[in-house]
Amino acid sequence: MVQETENKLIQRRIEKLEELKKSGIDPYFNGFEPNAFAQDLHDQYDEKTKEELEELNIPVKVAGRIMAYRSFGKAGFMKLKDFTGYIQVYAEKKSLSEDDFKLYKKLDIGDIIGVEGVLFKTKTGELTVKAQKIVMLTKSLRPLPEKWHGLRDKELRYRQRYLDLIVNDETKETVIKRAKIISAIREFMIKNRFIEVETPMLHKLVTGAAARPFKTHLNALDMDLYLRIAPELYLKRLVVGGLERVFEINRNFRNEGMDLKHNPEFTMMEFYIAYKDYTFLMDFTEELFDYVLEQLGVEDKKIEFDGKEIDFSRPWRRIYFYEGLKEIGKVDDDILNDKSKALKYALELEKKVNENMSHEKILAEIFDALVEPNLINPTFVVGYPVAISPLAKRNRENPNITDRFELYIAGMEVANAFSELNDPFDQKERFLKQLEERKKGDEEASMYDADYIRALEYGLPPTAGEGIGIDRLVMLLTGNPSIRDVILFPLMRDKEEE
RNA sequence: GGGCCGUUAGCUCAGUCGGUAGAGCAGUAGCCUUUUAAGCUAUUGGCCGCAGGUUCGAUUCCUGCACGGCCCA
Repeated sequence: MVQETENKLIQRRIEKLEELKKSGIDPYFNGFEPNAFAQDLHDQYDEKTKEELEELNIPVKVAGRIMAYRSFGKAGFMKLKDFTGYIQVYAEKKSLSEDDFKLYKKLDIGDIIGVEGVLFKTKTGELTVKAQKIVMLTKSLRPLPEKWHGLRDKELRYRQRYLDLIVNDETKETVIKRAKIISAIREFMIKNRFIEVETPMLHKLVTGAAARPFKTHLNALDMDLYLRIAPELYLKRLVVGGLERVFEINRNFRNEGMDLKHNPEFTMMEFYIAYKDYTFLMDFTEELFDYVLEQLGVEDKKIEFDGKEIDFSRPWRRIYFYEGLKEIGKVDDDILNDKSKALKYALELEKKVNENMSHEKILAEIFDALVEPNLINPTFVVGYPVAISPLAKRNRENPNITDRFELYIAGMEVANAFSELNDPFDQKERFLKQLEERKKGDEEASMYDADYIRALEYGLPPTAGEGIGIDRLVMLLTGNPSIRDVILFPLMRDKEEE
Protein backbone atom coordinates (compact mmCIF):
# COMPACT_ATOMS: atom_id res chain seq x y z
CA MET A 1 0.00 0.00 0.00
CA VAL A 2 1.28 3.41 -0.90
CA GLN A 3 1.50 5.55 2.18
CA GLU A 4 -0.69 8.59 2.40
CA THR A 5 2.17 11.08 2.41
CA GLU A 6 4.12 9.33 -0.27
CA ASN A 7 0.94 9.55 -2.23
CA LYS A 8 0.95 13.29 -1.76
CA LEU A 9 4.52 13.64 -2.94
CA ILE A 10 3.74 11.51 -5.96
CA GLN A 11 0.46 13.31 -6.50
CA ARG A 12 2.27 16.64 -6.66
CA ARG A 13 4.59 15.28 -9.33
CA ILE A 14 1.73 13.86 -11.35
CA GLU A 15 0.23 17.32 -11.28
CA LYS A 16 3.48 18.72 -12.63
CA LEU A 17 3.39 16.08 -15.33
CA GLU A 18 -0.08 17.20 -16.34
CA GLU A 19 1.04 20.82 -16.37
CA LEU A 20 3.89 19.89 -18.69
CA LYS A 21 1.53 18.10 -21.03
CA LYS A 22 -0.81 21.10 -21.04
CA SER A 23 1.99 23.39 -22.07
CA GLY A 24 2.79 21.08 -24.97
CA ILE A 25 5.81 19.32 -23.47
CA ASP A 26 6.10 15.54 -23.84
CA PRO A 27 7.24 14.30 -20.41
CA TYR A 28 8.65 11.16 -22.03
CA PHE A 29 10.28 12.77 -25.07
CA ASN A 30 12.64 10.55 -27.01
CA GLY A 31 14.24 12.96 -29.48
CA PHE A 32 17.28 14.19 -27.62
CA GLU A 33 20.64 12.54 -28.09
CA PRO A 34 23.60 13.61 -25.98
CA ASN A 35 26.96 13.99 -27.71
CA ALA A 36 29.07 13.81 -24.57
CA PHE A 37 29.30 11.85 -21.34
CA ALA A 38 30.03 13.44 -17.98
CA GLN A 39 33.30 11.68 -17.24
CA ASP A 40 34.66 12.29 -20.75
CA LEU A 41 34.04 16.01 -20.38
CA HIS A 42 35.93 16.06 -17.09
CA ASP A 43 38.77 14.05 -18.63
CA GLN A 44 39.04 16.43 -21.58
CA TYR A 45 38.40 19.82 -20.04
CA ASP A 46 39.08 19.80 -16.30
CA GLU A 47 42.65 20.96 -16.96
CA LYS A 48 41.56 23.92 -19.07
CA THR A 49 41.38 27.32 -17.36
CA LYS A 50 38.29 29.46 -17.14
CA GLU A 51 39.69 31.74 -19.82
CA GLU A 52 40.70 28.92 -22.16
CA LEU A 53 37.21 27.46 -21.99
CA GLU A 54 35.66 30.84 -22.70
CA GLU A 55 37.95 31.18 -25.71
CA LEU A 56 37.10 27.68 -26.99
CA ASN A 57 33.35 28.13 -26.46
CA ILE A 58 32.63 24.40 -26.68
CA PRO A 59 29.02 23.40 -27.36
CA VAL A 60 27.84 20.17 -25.73
CA LYS A 61 24.68 18.12 -25.35
CA VAL A 62 24.45 16.14 -22.14
CA ALA A 63 21.69 14.04 -20.64
CA GLY A 64 21.13 12.48 -17.26
CA ARG A 65 19.21 12.36 -14.03
CA ILE A 66 19.02 15.42 -11.78
CA MET A 67 20.72 14.47 -8.51
CA ALA A 68 20.95 17.92 -6.95
CA TYR A 69 19.03 21.12 -7.57
CA ARG A 70 20.09 24.46 -6.13
CA SER A 71 18.10 27.40 -7.27
CA PHE A 72 18.16 31.07 -6.43
CA GLY A 73 15.61 33.19 -8.18
CA LYS A 74 16.74 33.81 -11.71
CA ALA A 75 19.47 31.17 -11.86
CA GLY A 76 20.64 27.94 -10.34
CA PHE A 77 22.72 24.80 -10.52
CA MET A 78 21.88 21.17 -11.09
CA LYS A 79 24.03 18.09 -10.72
CA LEU A 80 23.33 15.74 -13.60
CA LYS A 81 24.26 12.07 -13.41
CA ASP A 82 24.84 9.80 -16.38
CA PHE A 83 26.37 6.31 -16.45
CA THR A 84 29.90 7.70 -16.45
CA GLY A 85 29.62 10.24 -13.66
CA TYR A 86 28.39 13.71 -12.80
CA ILE A 87 28.35 17.01 -14.65
CA GLN A 88 27.09 20.29 -13.28
CA VAL A 89 24.61 22.41 -15.21
CA TYR A 90 24.12 26.13 -14.74
CA ALA A 91 20.74 27.51 -15.72
CA GLU A 92 20.24 31.25 -15.83
CA LYS A 93 17.31 33.22 -17.07
CA LYS A 94 19.19 35.33 -19.59
CA SER A 95 20.68 32.33 -21.45
CA LEU A 96 17.43 30.38 -21.78
CA SER A 97 14.20 30.92 -23.63
CA GLU A 98 11.30 31.92 -21.45
CA ASP A 99 9.70 28.48 -21.83
CA ASP A 100 12.90 26.64 -20.99
CA PHE A 101 13.44 28.76 -17.90
CA LYS A 102 9.90 28.05 -16.83
CA LEU A 103 10.56 24.33 -17.35
CA TYR A 104 13.77 24.62 -15.34
CA LYS A 105 11.89 26.11 -12.40
CA LYS A 106 9.50 23.17 -12.40
CA LEU A 107 12.14 20.43 -12.49
CA ASP A 108 12.39 17.93 -9.66
CA ILE A 109 15.29 15.94 -8.32
CA GLY A 110 15.14 12.62 -10.12
CA ASP A 111 13.90 13.97 -13.45
CA ILE A 112 15.87 12.94 -16.50
CA ILE A 113 16.68 15.85 -18.77
CA GLY A 114 18.78 16.80 -21.76
CA VAL A 115 20.81 20.00 -21.75
CA GLU A 116 22.35 21.86 -24.64
CA GLY A 117 24.88 24.55 -23.81
CA VAL A 118 28.52 25.56 -23.61
CA LEU A 119 31.23 24.56 -21.18
CA PHE A 120 32.58 27.03 -18.67
CA LYS A 121 34.11 27.08 -15.24
CA THR A 122 32.45 28.52 -12.17
CA LYS A 123 34.06 30.77 -9.58
CA THR A 124 35.14 27.68 -7.67
CA GLY A 125 36.62 26.11 -10.80
CA GLU A 126 34.06 23.39 -11.46
CA LEU A 127 33.48 22.41 -15.06
CA THR A 128 29.86 23.25 -15.85
CA VAL A 129 27.48 23.36 -18.78
CA LYS A 130 25.79 26.72 -19.19
CA ALA A 131 22.36 25.71 -20.42
CA GLN A 132 20.95 27.26 -23.56
CA LYS A 133 18.26 24.66 -24.01
CA ILE A 134 16.65 22.25 -21.56
CA VAL A 135 14.59 19.26 -22.65
CA MET A 136 12.45 17.10 -20.38
CA LEU A 137 13.21 13.47 -21.23
CA THR A 138 11.56 11.54 -18.41
CA LYS A 139 9.52 12.94 -15.60
CA SER A 140 10.24 11.13 -12.35
CA LEU A 141 7.19 10.58 -10.16
CA ARG A 142 8.72 9.27 -6.97
CA PRO A 143 10.90 11.18 -4.54
CA LEU A 144 14.51 10.01 -4.31
CA PRO A 145 16.10 9.18 -0.97
CA GLU A 146 17.88 11.92 0.88
CA LYS A 147 20.88 13.48 -0.86
CA TRP A 148 23.30 13.28 2.04
CA HIS A 149 22.72 9.94 3.77
CA GLY A 150 21.31 8.29 0.69
CA LEU A 151 19.68 4.91 0.92
CA ARG A 152 21.10 2.95 3.86
CA ASP A 153 18.38 0.40 4.49
CA LYS A 154 19.85 -2.85 3.16
CA GLU A 155 16.47 -4.38 2.63
CA LEU A 156 15.36 -1.56 0.35
CA ARG A 157 18.69 -1.60 -1.43
CA TYR A 158 18.29 -5.26 -2.31
CA ARG A 159 14.61 -5.14 -3.10
CA GLN A 160 14.79 -1.95 -5.15
CA ARG A 161 18.25 -2.26 -6.62
CA TYR A 162 17.43 0.36 -9.27
CA LEU A 163 17.06 2.89 -6.48
CA ASP A 164 20.27 1.72 -4.83
CA LEU A 165 22.05 2.20 -8.16
CA ILE A 166 20.66 5.70 -8.63
CA VAL A 167 21.70 6.81 -5.19
CA ASN A 168 24.74 4.79 -4.10
CA ASP A 169 27.75 5.08 -6.35
CA GLU A 170 29.55 2.23 -4.57
CA THR A 171 26.87 -0.14 -5.79
CA LYS A 172 27.50 0.87 -9.37
CA GLU A 173 31.25 0.56 -8.85
CA THR A 174 30.82 -2.99 -7.60
CA VAL A 175 28.74 -3.87 -10.66
CA ILE A 176 31.39 -2.43 -12.94
CA LYS A 177 34.21 -4.17 -11.12
CA ARG A 178 32.38 -7.46 -11.29
CA ALA A 179 32.07 -7.04 -15.05
CA LYS A 180 35.79 -6.25 -15.29
CA ILE A 181 36.72 -9.32 -13.26
CA ILE A 182 34.62 -11.60 -15.45
CA SER A 183 36.00 -10.03 -18.62
CA ALA A 184 39.53 -10.56 -17.36
CA ILE A 185 38.83 -14.19 -16.55
CA ARG A 186 37.29 -14.74 -19.95
CA GLU A 187 40.26 -13.08 -21.65
CA PHE A 188 42.67 -15.24 -19.73
CA MET A 189 40.82 -18.41 -20.63
CA ILE A 190 40.58 -17.51 -24.30
CA LYS A 191 44.29 -16.60 -24.37
CA ASN A 192 44.93 -20.11 -23.11
CA ARG A 193 42.89 -21.49 -26.01
CA PHE A 194 39.81 -22.46 -24.01
CA ILE A 195 36.46 -22.50 -25.77
CA GLU A 196 33.46 -21.04 -24.02
CA VAL A 197 30.35 -23.23 -24.06
CA GLU A 198 26.89 -23.36 -22.57
CA THR A 199 25.44 -26.57 -21.21
CA PRO A 200 21.93 -27.34 -19.92
CA MET A 201 20.43 -25.68 -16.89
CA LEU A 202 17.60 -28.23 -16.84
CA HIS A 203 18.94 -31.57 -15.74
CA LYS A 204 17.32 -34.97 -15.51
CA LEU A 205 19.84 -36.12 -12.90
CA VAL A 206 21.46 -34.43 -9.95
CA THR A 207 25.20 -34.79 -10.34
CA GLY A 208 28.45 -32.86 -10.28
CA ALA A 209 28.37 -31.63 -6.69
CA ALA A 210 27.02 -32.45 -3.26
CA ALA A 211 23.89 -30.34 -2.96
CA ARG A 212 20.14 -30.49 -2.92
CA PRO A 213 18.48 -29.35 -6.14
CA PHE A 214 15.47 -27.29 -7.14
CA LYS A 215 12.80 -29.37 -8.80
CA THR A 216 10.79 -28.25 -11.77
CA HIS A 217 8.54 -29.74 -14.40
CA LEU A 218 8.39 -29.65 -18.17
CA ASN A 219 4.72 -29.72 -19.15
CA ALA A 220 5.22 -30.59 -22.82
CA LEU A 221 6.91 -33.87 -22.00
CA ASP A 222 5.35 -34.27 -18.56
CA MET A 223 8.86 -34.63 -17.24
CA ASP A 224 10.33 -33.81 -13.84
CA LEU A 225 13.56 -31.89 -14.06
CA TYR A 226 16.11 -30.31 -11.76
CA LEU A 227 17.85 -26.99 -12.04
CA ARG A 228 21.49 -27.86 -12.31
CA ILE A 229 23.71 -27.85 -9.26
CA ALA A 230 26.82 -28.04 -11.49
CA PRO A 231 27.63 -28.40 -15.19
CA GLU A 232 30.49 -30.81 -14.52
CA LEU A 233 29.40 -33.97 -16.28
CA TYR A 234 28.23 -32.14 -19.39
CA LEU A 235 31.53 -30.32 -19.71
CA LYS A 236 33.45 -33.57 -19.41
CA ARG A 237 31.24 -35.10 -22.09
CA LEU A 238 32.50 -32.28 -24.32
CA VAL A 239 36.09 -33.22 -23.54
CA VAL A 240 35.21 -36.80 -24.55
CA GLY A 241 33.92 -35.25 -27.76
CA GLY A 242 37.29 -33.69 -28.43
CA LEU A 243 36.79 -30.17 -27.08
CA GLU A 244 39.94 -30.48 -25.05
CA ARG A 245 39.77 -27.08 -23.39
CA VAL A 246 36.32 -25.84 -22.43
CA PHE A 247 34.93 -23.43 -19.90
CA GLU A 248 31.53 -22.18 -18.87
CA ILE A 249 30.68 -19.14 -16.77
CA ASN A 250 27.10 -19.53 -15.69
CA ARG A 251 24.60 -19.98 -12.94
CA ASN A 252 24.19 -22.95 -10.60
CA PHE A 253 21.22 -23.50 -8.33
CA ARG A 254 21.41 -25.11 -4.94
CA ASN A 255 18.46 -25.60 -2.67
CA GLU A 256 20.10 -24.73 0.60
CA GLY A 257 20.34 -22.05 3.27
CA MET A 258 21.22 -18.48 2.56
CA ASP A 259 23.85 -16.52 4.41
CA LEU A 260 26.76 -14.16 3.86
CA LYS A 261 28.43 -16.61 1.50
CA HIS A 262 25.47 -18.42 -0.08
CA ASN A 263 22.75 -17.39 -2.49
CA PRO A 264 20.49 -20.10 -3.97
CA GLU A 265 21.60 -19.12 -7.45
CA PHE A 266 25.21 -18.22 -7.91
CA THR A 267 27.75 -17.91 -10.67
CA MET A 268 30.54 -20.35 -11.21
CA MET A 269 33.21 -20.85 -13.79
CA GLU A 270 34.01 -24.45 -14.55
CA PHE A 271 36.79 -25.38 -16.92
CA TYR A 272 38.41 -28.58 -18.15
CA ILE A 273 41.73 -29.14 -19.84
CA ALA A 274 42.89 -32.41 -21.33
CA TYR A 275 46.35 -33.91 -20.80
CA LYS A 276 46.88 -31.97 -17.56
CA ASP A 277 46.49 -32.88 -13.90
CA TYR A 278 45.57 -31.10 -10.69
CA THR A 279 49.10 -29.86 -10.04
CA PHE A 280 48.89 -27.94 -13.31
CA LEU A 281 45.63 -26.41 -12.09
CA MET A 282 47.28 -25.01 -8.99
CA ASP A 283 49.82 -23.12 -11.07
CA PHE A 284 47.16 -22.14 -13.59
CA THR A 285 44.90 -20.79 -10.83
CA GLU A 286 47.72 -18.68 -9.46
CA GLU A 287 48.35 -17.32 -12.96
CA LEU A 288 44.67 -16.60 -13.48
CA PHE A 289 44.48 -14.61 -10.24
CA ASP A 290 47.67 -12.80 -11.18
CA TYR A 291 46.12 -11.79 -14.46
CA VAL A 292 42.85 -10.63 -12.90
CA LEU A 293 44.66 -8.61 -10.21
CA GLU A 294 46.84 -7.04 -12.87
CA GLN A 295 43.79 -6.06 -14.92
CA LEU A 296 42.29 -4.48 -11.81
CA GLY A 297 45.50 -2.55 -11.21
CA VAL A 298 46.43 -4.29 -7.95
CA GLU A 299 50.21 -4.05 -8.24
CA ASP A 300 51.39 -5.29 -4.87
CA LYS A 301 49.12 -8.38 -5.03
CA LYS A 302 47.64 -7.44 -1.69
CA ILE A 303 44.05 -6.61 -0.94
CA GLU A 304 42.09 -5.88 2.18
CA PHE A 305 39.01 -7.89 2.95
CA ASP A 306 36.83 -7.67 6.02
CA GLY A 307 39.63 -6.06 7.99
CA LYS A 308 42.18 -8.67 6.95
CA GLU A 309 45.10 -8.27 4.59
CA ILE A 310 45.26 -10.94 1.94
CA ASP A 311 48.46 -11.53 0.07
CA PHE A 312 48.18 -13.17 -3.36
CA SER A 313 51.94 -13.33 -3.92
CA ARG A 314 52.98 -16.63 -5.42
CA PRO A 315 53.48 -19.40 -4.64
CA TRP A 316 50.47 -20.03 -2.46
CA ARG A 317 50.53 -22.33 0.49
CA ARG A 318 49.75 -26.00 -0.19
CA ILE A 319 48.68 -28.30 2.60
CA TYR A 320 47.24 -31.81 2.71
CA PHE A 321 43.71 -32.23 3.98
CA TYR A 322 44.77 -34.53 6.83
CA GLU A 323 47.76 -32.32 7.60
CA GLY A 324 45.47 -29.31 7.82
CA LEU A 325 43.24 -31.09 10.29
CA LYS A 326 46.21 -31.97 12.49
CA GLU A 327 48.30 -28.84 12.23
CA ILE A 328 45.73 -26.07 11.89
CA GLY A 329 42.70 -27.77 13.40
CA LYS A 330 44.74 -29.40 16.19
CA VAL A 331 42.70 -32.56 15.68
CA ASP A 332 44.00 -35.64 17.49
CA ASP A 333 45.12 -38.76 15.62
CA ASP A 334 42.45 -40.98 17.19
CA ILE A 335 39.75 -38.73 15.72
CA LEU A 336 41.37 -39.11 12.31
CA ASN A 337 41.52 -42.89 12.74
CA ASP A 338 38.30 -43.67 14.56
CA LYS A 339 34.92 -42.80 13.13
CA SER A 340 33.00 -42.95 16.40
CA LYS A 341 35.47 -40.55 18.02
CA ALA A 342 35.23 -38.24 15.03
CA LEU A 343 31.45 -38.33 15.26
CA LYS A 344 31.52 -37.50 18.94
CA TYR A 345 33.94 -34.64 18.36
CA ALA A 346 31.89 -33.22 15.49
CA LEU A 347 28.77 -33.30 17.66
CA GLU A 348 30.66 -31.40 20.34
CA LEU A 349 31.43 -28.80 17.68
CA GLU A 350 27.66 -28.63 17.09
CA LYS A 351 27.95 -29.81 13.49
CA LYS A 352 24.99 -31.54 11.90
CA VAL A 353 26.38 -35.04 11.65
CA ASN A 354 25.04 -38.53 12.23
CA GLU A 355 26.28 -42.10 12.34
CA ASN A 356 25.11 -42.78 8.78
CA MET A 357 27.74 -40.41 7.47
CA SER A 358 31.10 -41.73 6.39
CA HIS A 359 34.10 -41.06 8.56
CA GLU A 360 35.53 -38.83 5.84
CA LYS A 361 32.40 -36.73 5.55
CA ILE A 362 32.48 -36.15 9.30
CA LEU A 363 36.12 -35.13 9.06
CA ALA A 364 35.17 -32.70 6.31
CA GLU A 365 32.65 -31.15 8.70
CA ILE A 366 35.35 -30.83 11.35
CA PHE A 367 37.60 -29.27 8.73
CA ASP A 368 34.90 -26.68 7.96
CA ALA A 369 34.65 -25.73 11.60
CA LEU A 370 38.29 -25.70 12.67
CA VAL A 371 40.51 -25.26 9.64
CA GLU A 372 38.58 -23.25 7.07
CA PRO A 373 38.26 -20.03 9.12
CA ASN A 374 42.03 -19.96 9.58
CA LEU A 375 42.91 -20.10 5.90
CA ILE A 376 43.21 -16.40 5.17
CA ASN A 377 45.91 -16.11 2.54
CA PRO A 378 45.24 -18.22 -0.56
CA THR A 379 45.77 -21.86 0.40
CA PHE A 380 45.42 -25.03 -1.63
CA VAL A 381 44.12 -27.88 0.47
CA VAL A 382 45.22 -31.05 -1.30
CA GLY A 383 44.38 -34.73 -1.19
CA TYR A 384 40.73 -35.03 -0.21
CA PRO A 385 39.51 -38.53 0.72
CA VAL A 386 37.98 -40.64 -2.03
CA ALA A 387 34.75 -41.07 -0.10
CA ILE A 388 33.85 -37.39 -0.46
CA SER A 389 35.24 -36.98 -3.97
CA PRO A 390 33.13 -39.19 -6.23
CA LEU A 391 34.35 -37.66 -9.49
CA ALA A 392 38.06 -37.26 -8.73
CA LYS A 393 40.91 -39.53 -9.70
CA ARG A 394 42.60 -41.61 -7.04
CA ASN A 395 46.11 -40.74 -6.00
CA ARG A 396 48.60 -43.32 -7.33
CA GLU A 397 50.56 -43.69 -4.11
CA ASN A 398 47.62 -43.52 -1.73
CA PRO A 399 44.37 -44.92 -3.17
CA ASN A 400 42.33 -43.57 -0.26
CA ILE A 401 42.83 -39.97 -1.28
CA THR A 402 42.26 -38.19 -4.57
CA ASP A 403 44.26 -35.85 -6.74
CA ARG A 404 42.08 -32.98 -5.71
CA PHE A 405 42.38 -29.59 -4.07
CA GLU A 406 40.16 -26.86 -2.76
CA LEU A 407 41.30 -23.26 -2.72
CA TYR A 408 40.55 -21.23 0.39
CA ILE A 409 40.87 -17.47 0.69
CA ALA A 410 39.73 -15.35 3.64
CA GLY A 411 38.20 -18.44 5.21
CA MET A 412 36.04 -19.05 2.14
CA GLU A 413 36.07 -21.92 -0.28
CA VAL A 414 36.72 -20.24 -3.61
CA ALA A 415 37.63 -23.13 -5.92
CA ASN A 416 37.45 -26.90 -6.14
CA ALA A 417 39.52 -28.87 -8.62
CA PHE A 418 40.86 -32.29 -9.44
CA SER A 419 42.31 -34.68 -11.91
CA GLU A 420 39.17 -36.12 -13.44
CA LEU A 421 38.29 -39.72 -12.83
CA ASN A 422 38.27 -41.22 -16.33
CA ASP A 423 38.19 -44.92 -15.45
CA PRO A 424 34.59 -45.99 -16.21
CA PHE A 425 34.77 -48.99 -13.87
CA ASP A 426 35.94 -46.92 -10.93
CA GLN A 427 33.39 -44.22 -11.77
CA LYS A 428 30.62 -46.80 -11.83
CA GLU A 429 31.64 -48.02 -8.38
CA ARG A 430 31.73 -44.47 -7.03
CA PHE A 431 28.26 -43.77 -8.39
CA LEU A 432 26.98 -46.94 -6.73
CA LYS A 433 28.60 -45.87 -3.48
CA GLN A 434 26.82 -42.52 -3.79
CA LEU A 435 23.52 -44.31 -4.31
CA GLU A 436 24.12 -46.14 -1.05
CA GLU A 437 24.76 -42.84 0.71
CA ARG A 438 21.51 -41.57 -0.78
CA LYS A 439 19.64 -44.56 0.53
CA LYS A 440 21.12 -43.89 3.94
CA GLY A 441 19.55 -40.46 3.82
CA ASP A 442 22.24 -38.28 2.31
CA GLU A 443 20.14 -36.06 0.07
CA GLU A 444 23.23 -34.39 -1.29
CA ALA A 445 24.71 -37.58 -2.71
CA SER A 446 25.08 -37.89 -6.47
CA MET A 447 22.65 -39.77 -8.71
CA TYR A 448 23.79 -42.47 -11.11
CA ASP A 449 24.41 -41.14 -14.61
CA ALA A 450 24.52 -44.07 -17.05
CA ASP A 451 25.07 -41.95 -20.13
CA TYR A 452 28.10 -40.38 -18.47
CA ILE A 453 29.55 -43.84 -17.86
CA ARG A 454 28.95 -44.63 -21.53
CA ALA A 455 30.83 -41.43 -22.47
CA LEU A 456 33.74 -42.52 -20.25
CA GLU A 457 33.72 -45.89 -22.01
CA TYR A 458 34.41 -44.09 -25.28
CA GLY A 459 37.36 -42.53 -23.47
CA LEU A 460 37.91 -39.30 -21.57
CA PRO A 461 41.52 -38.26 -22.05
CA PRO A 462 43.42 -37.54 -18.84
CA THR A 463 41.86 -34.27 -17.84
CA ALA A 464 42.04 -31.69 -15.09
CA GLY A 465 38.98 -29.67 -14.13
CA GLU A 466 38.16 -26.84 -11.78
CA GLY A 467 35.27 -24.72 -10.58
CA ILE A 468 35.77 -21.18 -9.33
CA GLY A 469 33.04 -19.38 -7.41
CA ILE A 470 32.72 -16.09 -9.22
CA ASP A 471 30.56 -14.34 -6.62
CA ARG A 472 33.02 -15.10 -3.86
CA LEU A 473 35.91 -13.97 -6.00
CA VAL A 474 34.06 -10.72 -6.67
CA MET A 475 33.38 -10.36 -2.94
CA LEU A 476 37.11 -10.60 -2.26
CA LEU A 477 38.18 -8.21 -4.97
CA THR A 478 35.50 -5.61 -4.28
CA GLY A 479 35.78 -5.83 -0.49
CA ASN A 480 32.16 -6.85 0.05
CA PRO A 481 31.81 -9.41 2.87
CA SER A 482 28.24 -10.23 1.84
CA ILE A 483 27.36 -12.15 -1.32
CA ARG A 484 24.19 -10.08 -1.55
CA ASP A 485 26.26 -7.04 -2.29
CA VAL A 486 27.82 -8.58 -5.38
CA ILE A 487 24.61 -10.05 -6.79
CA LEU A 488 22.36 -7.44 -8.37
CA PHE A 489 19.08 -9.01 -7.35
CA PRO A 490 19.67 -11.34 -4.42
CA LEU A 491 16.78 -13.58 -3.49
CA MET A 492 14.52 -12.04 -0.85
CA ARG A 493 11.51 -13.36 0.93
CA ASP A 494 8.20 -12.04 -0.29
CA LYS A 495 7.01 -9.08 1.62
CA GLU A 496 3.33 -8.39 1.92
CA GLU A 497 2.59 -5.53 -0.41
CA GLU A 498 -0.81 -4.29 -1.39
C1' G B 1 16.61 -24.30 12.42
C1' G B 2 18.45 -21.45 17.23
C1' G B 3 20.13 -16.75 19.66
C1' C B 4 20.60 -11.40 19.72
C1' C B 5 19.20 -6.73 17.53
C1' G B 6 16.15 -3.68 14.40
C1' U B 7 11.29 -1.95 12.07
C1' U B 8 8.78 5.76 14.08
C1' A B 9 7.33 11.15 7.93
C1' G B 10 9.36 9.70 0.92
C1' C B 11 14.86 9.20 2.99
C1' U B 12 18.41 9.45 7.42
C1' C B 13 17.46 9.30 12.46
C1' A B 14 15.82 11.23 17.65
C1' G B 15 12.03 10.34 21.32
C1' U B 16 7.95 8.87 24.61
C1' C B 17 10.34 6.07 33.05
C1' G B 18 2.49 4.24 29.59
C1' G B 19 -1.23 10.07 28.50
C1' U B 20 -1.60 8.61 20.33
C1' A B 21 5.22 12.09 18.43
C1' G B 22 10.09 15.39 16.76
C1' A B 23 14.65 17.01 13.77
C1' G B 24 17.42 17.33 9.19
C1' C B 25 16.85 16.44 4.07
C1' A B 26 12.96 16.06 0.34
C1' G B 27 7.95 18.64 -0.67
C1' U B 28 4.96 23.34 -0.69
C1' A B 29 4.75 29.18 -0.56
C1' G B 30 8.04 33.32 -0.63
C1' C B 31 13.20 36.17 -1.05
C1' C B 32 17.69 35.37 -3.80
C1' U B 33 21.92 35.46 -11.16
C1' U B 34 28.38 31.39 -9.67
C1' U B 35 26.06 27.23 -5.80
C1' U B 36 28.92 22.67 -3.74
C1' A B 37 24.67 18.94 1.99
C1' A B 38 23.71 26.84 -0.95
C1' G B 39 21.18 30.31 2.54
C1' C B 40 16.89 32.84 5.03
C1' U B 41 11.38 32.90 6.42
C1' A B 42 6.92 30.23 6.74
C1' U B 43 4.58 25.54 6.11
C1' U B 44 2.30 20.44 4.65
C1' G B 45 3.24 15.54 5.90
C1' G B 46 2.68 9.91 10.75
C1' C B 47 -2.56 2.86 11.08
C1' C B 48 5.16 4.81 15.64
C1' G B 49 5.85 -3.11 10.94
C1' C B 50 1.13 -6.43 11.77
C1' A B 51 -2.14 -9.04 15.31
C1' G B 52 -3.47 -10.02 20.21
C1' G B 53 -2.89 -9.25 25.69
C1' U B 54 -2.29 -6.12 30.21
C1' U B 55 -4.27 -1.15 31.31
C1' C B 56 -9.03 3.99 32.36
C1' G B 57 -5.42 4.68 28.38
C1' A B 58 -0.19 1.17 24.43
C1' U B 59 3.81 3.98 19.57
C1' U B 60 6.06 2.82 24.61
C1' C B 61 5.12 -3.01 28.74
C1' C B 62 4.05 -8.51 27.48
C1' U B 63 3.07 -12.49 23.73
C1' G B 64 2.77 -14.10 18.80
C1' C B 65 3.66 -13.13 13.64
C1' A B 66 6.06 -10.78 9.25
C1' C B 67 10.36 -8.73 7.08
C1' G B 68 15.49 -7.43 7.59
C1' G B 69 20.53 -7.42 9.85
C1' C B 70 24.34 -9.94 12.68
C1' C B 71 26.10 -14.43 15.12
C1' C B 72 25.73 -19.78 15.50
C1' A B 73 24.12 -24.44 13.06
